[in-house]
Amino acid sequence: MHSSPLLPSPPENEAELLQRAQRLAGQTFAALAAQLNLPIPPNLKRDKGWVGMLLELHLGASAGSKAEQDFAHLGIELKTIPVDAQGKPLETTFVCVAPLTGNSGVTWETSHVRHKLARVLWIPIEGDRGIPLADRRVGSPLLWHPSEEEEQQLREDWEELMDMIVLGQVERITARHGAWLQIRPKAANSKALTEAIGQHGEPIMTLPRGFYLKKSFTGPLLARHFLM
DNA sequence: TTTTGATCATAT
DNA sequence: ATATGATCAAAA
Repeated sequence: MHSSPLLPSPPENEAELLQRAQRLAGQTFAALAAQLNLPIPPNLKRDKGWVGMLLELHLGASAGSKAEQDFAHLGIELKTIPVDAQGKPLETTFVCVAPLTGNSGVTWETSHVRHKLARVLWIPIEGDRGIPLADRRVGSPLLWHPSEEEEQQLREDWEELMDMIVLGQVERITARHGAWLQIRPKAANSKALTEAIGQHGEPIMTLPRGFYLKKSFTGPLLARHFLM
């Protein structure tokens, strides 16, 4: 037996999306799950993307989607971000997979990172593990786009990291590189491998990586929102 | 306590 | 294996 939840259709425009997001603010995960007849996992250990999917469903994002923005017709990407009681991020934010091959001619202007971060609807969520998942609440949404200064720094980080990838130094990249963007593993486990460029230009197999936004970037971004 | 590297589920 | 959604947890 399965339920027949009433799923929201994609929002017609930006105002409708924001209205829906603001309507979710203050609600508990239990309440949102109940509205869709979804079971609540005991914790996020084996359901790390559960909250993100829950909000996607409520906002009418294309579930199980392709490599695109969540609301492609609006040019908006949805990101849930776990925060503590002070509103500070508890985790970094995954942006997209880092391309390790086929990068000749790729520029910041055409990069997936720039596209994904062009417009982001940030939705803070309570992430304190001391709060039962069902009791955690959704915060107030923030529709953001990078300022010229922000984009410039993101671009510098991206270019530094992509240079290392293209020059066959992917295995020398650590999470310490980049001011706001970092590259870290993004894989099922440490045995998963993907093709990359070795230090002598030869093909090598290495751990898949992803671009992430550091907390030192998202923290102030959210703080401006809540202090205003 | 914070950060970095590792990992989990699902769909294609 | 790659894409989506991320958080976990060992190490610093």
